[in-house]
Formats: sequence, C-alpha cells, structure tokens
Amino acid sequence: MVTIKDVARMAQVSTASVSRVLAGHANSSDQMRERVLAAASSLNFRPNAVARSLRTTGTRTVGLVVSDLMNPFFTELARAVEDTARHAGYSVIVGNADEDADQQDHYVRILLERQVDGLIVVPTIATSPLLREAAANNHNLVLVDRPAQDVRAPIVLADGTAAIGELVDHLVRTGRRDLAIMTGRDQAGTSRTRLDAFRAAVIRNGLSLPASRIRHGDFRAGSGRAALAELLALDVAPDAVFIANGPMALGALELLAERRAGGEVQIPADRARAGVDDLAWFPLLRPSLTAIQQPIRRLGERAMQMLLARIAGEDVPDERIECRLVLRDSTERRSNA
Amino acid sequence: MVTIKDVARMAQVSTASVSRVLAGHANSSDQMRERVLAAASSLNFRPNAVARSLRTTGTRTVGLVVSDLMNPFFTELARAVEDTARHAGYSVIVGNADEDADQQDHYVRILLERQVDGLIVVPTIATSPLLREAAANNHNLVLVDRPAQDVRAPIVLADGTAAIGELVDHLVRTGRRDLAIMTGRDQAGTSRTRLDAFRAAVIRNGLSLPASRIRHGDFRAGSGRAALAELLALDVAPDAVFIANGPMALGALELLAERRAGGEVQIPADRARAGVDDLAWFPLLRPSLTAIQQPIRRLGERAMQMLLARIAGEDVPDERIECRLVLRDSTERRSNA
DNA sequence: CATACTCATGTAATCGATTGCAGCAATCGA
DNA sequence: TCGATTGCTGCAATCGATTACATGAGTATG
Repeated sequence: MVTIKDVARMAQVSTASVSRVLAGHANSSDQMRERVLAAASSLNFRPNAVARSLRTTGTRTVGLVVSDLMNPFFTELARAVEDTARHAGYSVIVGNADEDADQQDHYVRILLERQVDGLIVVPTIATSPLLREAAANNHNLVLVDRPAQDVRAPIVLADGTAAIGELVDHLVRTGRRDLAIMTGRDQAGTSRTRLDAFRAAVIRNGLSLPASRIRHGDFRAGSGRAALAELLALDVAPDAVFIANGPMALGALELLAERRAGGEVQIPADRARAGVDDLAWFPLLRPSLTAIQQPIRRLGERAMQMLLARIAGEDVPDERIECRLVLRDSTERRSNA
Repeated sequence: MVTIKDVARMAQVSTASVSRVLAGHANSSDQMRERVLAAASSLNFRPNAVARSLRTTGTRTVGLVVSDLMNPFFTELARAVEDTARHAGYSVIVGNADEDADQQDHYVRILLERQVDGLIVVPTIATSPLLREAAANNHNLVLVDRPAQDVRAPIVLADGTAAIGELVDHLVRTGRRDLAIMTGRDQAGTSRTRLDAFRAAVIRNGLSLPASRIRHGDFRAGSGRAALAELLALDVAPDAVFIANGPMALGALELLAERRAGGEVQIPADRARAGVDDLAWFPLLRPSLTAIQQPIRRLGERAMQMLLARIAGEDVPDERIECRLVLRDSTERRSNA
C-alpha cells in the first residue's frame, strides 16, 4: 500500500506538506504543489480513509437500517437516501433488519462501532433499548416511516389518514358495505395508525368493523395470502379488502390468481381491493389496482436532509408527508349497484 | 466517547489487558477478566472499529456496486450478498452506479479508500480502467452478471443460452414465426450474450432475425416502452417479443395495458411475450407472463463466497449458473394454429 | 536449592493521516 | 539596518486499538 510517506519521500518534502497540498488546505508554493501532485499521481496514491477518520473523527458515512430490503418500498427509500447522501458527499451503509429486532440491533451496533456520522432507521419494532441509548448519547439519529417509543429522535412519517378516509368514502359511495382490512403486527407503528384511520373512516360512514374483518399479518407476502384465505372463508365474506402493505398485497393477489385459474372459487368480479404502496405493476393488473401512494422519495430525501442538519448541529422538528389516493379499476362502482 | 483507556483506568489495568480480554485472546486471570468486563459494561464501552481497522488492516467490510438498485434483480442480488456476508461476519456497503460509468468509478474509488476487504461489482460498462487497476493491484475483486474486458477477476455469470434456446423452440413449435428481441446497450455484456443466444436459436429453427426486429434499450422501463412502440409500428409486426430485462418488460407492458384500455390498438391476444428476470408479479398478469428465471440468489451467494475465498488467499475459477425457463400463459399455443 | 520455564500483565511502538506549534526566510516599515 | 510581520515548511503529537517484547512472579525439574 502506498502511503502519504511514500509520496513525501518521492517529492522530497514532509508528510505534513503532502497532506496540506492534497487537502487543498493552506497556502503552499506552486513548486511544492506541483511536486507533490506529480509524486502522488505517479505513485497512484489513494488516501486511507480509515486513518483519516481516526484522526478527524468523521467518516462521511451514514448508516441506513431498513426492515426489509426486498420490499420495493424500502428499496426506493434506500435509493432516495443514497442519492441525497451522495450529493452531500456521504456514503451509505445499508443494513437489512429483515423484520427482526435482533438483526436490527446487530446492525445498529455495527454501524455505531464503524463510527458512522449518523443513522437512519426504520424501526422494526416499536421499542429498542439500543436505539434509545444511541439517541440519548446524542448520536445523530433519524427515524423513518415507523415511530419508536421512548427514542428521542426526529422522525419523518407518511400520513395516510386522509387518503385512507377518502378511500373508505369512495368504497362506501360505490356500494360496498362489508369492508375488511389486512394490516401488520400490532407493535409496528404503521399497522396501528392505518388500522385506526381505517376504522375511524368506516365508523364515520355509519358502518362497523367487526374483529373478524381485521387481520394481522407480518408485512410479508405469505401472511397476506393466509389472511385473505381467512377472510374469504367467513360466513359473510367482505366485499372490499384494504391491504396495508405491498408484499402482503402480492400474497393476496397470488391466492386470488390461483383460485381464479383453478376455478375452485369464483371471486366475484365486483369485489374491491386496494393496497398501500403503489407498486409499479399495479396498473398492469386486471382490474388495475387502486392504491394509496406513499411519498417514498420525499420520505428518503427528507430523512437524509434532516440527518445532515442534525450532523451540522441543528435542531430539526418531526415531519409528516401526505399520502395520495390513486383510484383504479379494482374499486370501480359495483356492477349491480 | 469512551475508549479502551477509560476502561483500563476504571478496571485499574493496562489497555493491553483490556484489549486482550475483550478479544478473548490469550490467557488472563479470572479476576482480571471480571474486572475488565465489569468496567466495560458499566461504561457502556463500544470499541472503535476505525481504530481497530487502522491497526489490523482489515475492515470486515466488503463493497457491492450494482448498476441499478431499483431493479428487483439487483435488489435480490444485494440481499443474497448481504445475507452471505453477514453470516461470515462481514458488512456490506452498497453503491448504486445507476447505469453510469462515472458513478461506478466514484463508488469503486470511495470503497477502495475505505479499505474494504473486497469488492463485488456488476460492471455498468464493459471496460473500466479503475477496475482493471484495482484488479491488477491485487485487491480482492469479483464480478457478477456482466463480464468486463481486461479486468483480471473471477466472475459469476447466469447462463441463459440453453433457456433462451428452449424458449425460442417453444415459440416456434406453437406457431410463431416473426420473433423479435428487445435487449440492452451493445456494450453491456449481458445484452450481447442474450442477443447471440436468441439469434442462434432463431436461425437453428430455420427462421431469420432481421435488424428491424432487434431493438436496443438501456435496461430501463422507458426504453422498453419506446422499443415496443417501434416494433408494433413495423409493417409486419412481430408475433412474439423477447424482452431481455425486467424493467424494460415493465415499460413494454405499460404501453400494452394503455393501448388495450384506450382501445386505440387492439393487441392480438395471441401475441406472445416473454421476459428475462422472473418477477414476483409476472404470474398475476393476464395472460401470466412466461419468463426466464435467473438464479439470482445463487448468483449473490456464490459471488460473496468467491470473494471470501479470495480474501482468504485462495484462487477461484469463474462460475456459470444455468437459468431456467418458466412457461406461462403468454406463450400458449396461438388460437388459430 | 538453583535453573528453567510458564503464565499473566505492563510498556511502548505501530497503523496512516492531520494539525498545532515552531522555525526559518523573505519582505516591509521606520 | 533592525525588529516585526507574513508566508511557507517541517517536527512531532495525536486519534484508539492491537501486539511484540519485556518483566516479574510462580512453578516445575534435576
């Protein structure tokens, strides 16, 4: 490995001068600059960021811990964070918690040891001692998408309350009466929020939401499939299902496609369904799928910007970005209404 | 920040002893061990990985540079690499080259400066001086999915030749004659390979593949849409289209869905289409989409395993993993055949 | 009992870059 | 001409952990 020392020797100057020239720092003579730059490039010198970080305490690196990398929602989030970080001269280390609390802690710990300048976390569960501690030791921390109790850190959330309300209104207006919801585990912050918003809207419309029509999954495809099967097996099957996350919608749709193909169960064409997370392929389905579109890019951008502000020592308030309802064929007026 | 010195002071021992105990290294007395551990945990000591790396030259970190993080193919690849790395005690820094050569180099440079123990790259373009140099300076490098000229590094590839051959055979057997292909830029390694395999199979079947039925996109959705529009505008529109990557398939399908909905153009129901990259939602479409399934997980696992072997100083040969053809409705026998 | 050997622990050098401080030369003002 | 100021450069400490080597106590062997 070629170090600053080698460059200094070749250029016949001190390591201090090399460092200064390369950092474009103080004033150094043209002759000096030339010789150093020539030596550096001829030796193909590449500064050791590890050594620099040790001295300067600052890694120009931030950590991002998401709860499920395979979920397109988080992919896009990661992408937005990464873009914003790069423009600010930062790199991103991504950790995948896989909806597992231990794995989340594993990554938070590693990232802290790596001395990241800041941390963006999508909390897998609503509470984590490690996160609380990190926040308390005033590490720079920003939460995204899901709240975490007792963790004193700014957070940026997608607010789906209004959009969910609109959706329910629309469903009722087009003749549905037996609405159902499929959401995540009760601990996950978003699950509860979405459920609450949905229930409130249902009641506001003079309908009720019995426990049998509330299904809790784990935000994975498999659980969406299972939940739909349960809903279809009810005495009075719902005539509209709201699925509170993308992968679960995928699972449910798979089941639907299979039953349809096998002819086992005829799914009435007028049964409505809608998902959160507007995925790229929703419009391709027949019927195309109504969805609540989350402001994912903005979420990621703002999270990173908030983190940069924290790193700069500023105080930042929480943020809340509105979701948007995208009506498509799957919630069209029912044929016999 | 609490350092090893603080722990040493509190436990009334030397820093060397603290280091030894925490590393579980040599033999130390029970009393010693106890005191150190007590001090460490009461101070909430977290070792500084930057300092350790500087001393030991080894970061337990590898870099992964992919060409498009939003493409589910690379998401899954990243996931597989990450899983494998974690089990081996490594972290992964992901860089997104965004199909841009400069950005690829940017990340490779940063990762090298960060002293990653190894690097996995999906080359955005077929040639990169920086990569060649890294390989030459015997940094640990493994390529995935796309070859790069002059870069002396082991590579793991998905081999679609056989599967593409099967696909073409099947199309011809079910009555298609005017086959078309939509692939990526000519420089990208995979583009050429897939095109060659396709052309060879077409010719083997006694048909021809005129230039007008070969479309080059950029592996993004927009270009897939445009390419399909061109194909449909031909005097003799193809009766089967093979789309050599997932996002481009998405774009093409969007166009199809719109035209179908708008009634502008009737897309004959018996026109076949097939994509590479079996995506989770292909089975949900009507007709469900035939695809060539790539061994993505294995690709990622093997790449990481090969990298680990290189880090351990072993020599590793190139690898080639077979793709699998998944027949679905979109290539069913044409109605009038 | 003396010598050798083992084992636990401390001392201090080290990794590569940055940076406060000091030294030296050139320039300036009086 | 001399002291002061400014500008450029080098010396050496420093960041936090690891580790070769030294040291000293305790134990075994002849």
